[in-house]
Amino acid sequence: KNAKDVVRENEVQTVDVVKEQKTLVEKRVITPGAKERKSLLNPTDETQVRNICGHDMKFTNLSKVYWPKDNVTKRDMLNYYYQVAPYILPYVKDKPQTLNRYPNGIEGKTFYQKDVKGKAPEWVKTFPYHSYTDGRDKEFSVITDEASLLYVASLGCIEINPWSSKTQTPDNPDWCIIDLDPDKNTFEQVIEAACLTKSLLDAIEVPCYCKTSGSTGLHIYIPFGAKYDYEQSKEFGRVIAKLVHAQLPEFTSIERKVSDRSGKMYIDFLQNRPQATVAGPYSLRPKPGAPVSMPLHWDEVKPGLSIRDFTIFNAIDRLKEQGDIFTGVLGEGIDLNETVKKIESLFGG
DNA sequence: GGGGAAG
DNA sequence: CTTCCCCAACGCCCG
DNA sequence: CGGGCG
Ligand SMILES: [Mn+2]
Ligand SMILES: [Mn+2]
Repeated sequence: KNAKDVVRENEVQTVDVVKEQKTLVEKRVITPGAKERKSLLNPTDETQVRNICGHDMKFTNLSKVYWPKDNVTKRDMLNYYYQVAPYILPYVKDKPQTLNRYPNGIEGKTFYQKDVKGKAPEWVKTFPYHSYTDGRDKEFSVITDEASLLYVASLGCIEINPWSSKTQTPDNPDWCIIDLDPDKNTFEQVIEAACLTKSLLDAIEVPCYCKTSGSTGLHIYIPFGAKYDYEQSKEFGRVIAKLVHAQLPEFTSIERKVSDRSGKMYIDFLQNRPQATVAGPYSLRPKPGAPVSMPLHWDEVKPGLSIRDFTIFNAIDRLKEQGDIFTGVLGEGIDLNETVKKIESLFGG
């Protein structure tokens, strides 16, 4: 049996299963605290102080234009993260952050910051680590609530880049990420690769959820429920990436070196390593249009889908209509032993 | 973006 | 008080 | 070891 046929057969089965479940499962998820939030910052004052979670927080440079082509300011960005906080927090709460800072907007100089030791307010939780680069003990910042989310945003972090694991179980990711990074590809090819990944995972009865990256690609998340370590997540990602690549060799690649990819889409599974990150769900991106990494229904992942359709201007409206459709990634993790057995029986290991 | 030194 | 300057990642992988 | 990579 070749892998494609196996996927086809199982596609039919799983489609039926999903249809039956749909009427039961399609209840809209209620996100606590998300109803009718007022705006956090007024449209005029350049500096404003707000008490959030008991902390007096000062927000500065609020009229600084972060997205010049779209005339979106730092104030707009902070108001967005305030509004989206109830939706984004379940995915970032208690996760150490890689800060990707744009203090002068998306066209200004940018830098990464991991260590916030002695720099963040004392109420911002941190996670200690040792840097082998310079032999010093340092601390990641951790988002724990609305205040710490807004704190990192106020530093110019347009993107929210959380670890896949929480401080409680730092070695055990909540999910495995398949990151589709197109190069000289059409977006239809990205969609095709995502749908093939979905079919393949359906065939081995592994749940998966898709979102736009907000940039050019798509992210597929598989719930791991902190049951395994990063090495296991990465190796599972590698197996899936190889299977997808084997079926779409014409336009995908799993080569790490860019020049070895010859313009093909990179199926990036290496973000499933300790401390590696991608922009989380509902994160803004430092790109023209002020796009948002937006969770999708699988039936939206088809030609016609456009990443630029999901932006700071409409993300909250979509959330109010649809609710949070990404909660599945927070569900119970897959059974890796069972899954590996299914892969072996269907695809010959 | 923020802190500290210099002007 | 304003202006200037400086600082703000990391670890794996491969040749 | 240095450079590429995301
Ligand atoms: Mn990507
Ligand atoms: Mn990537």
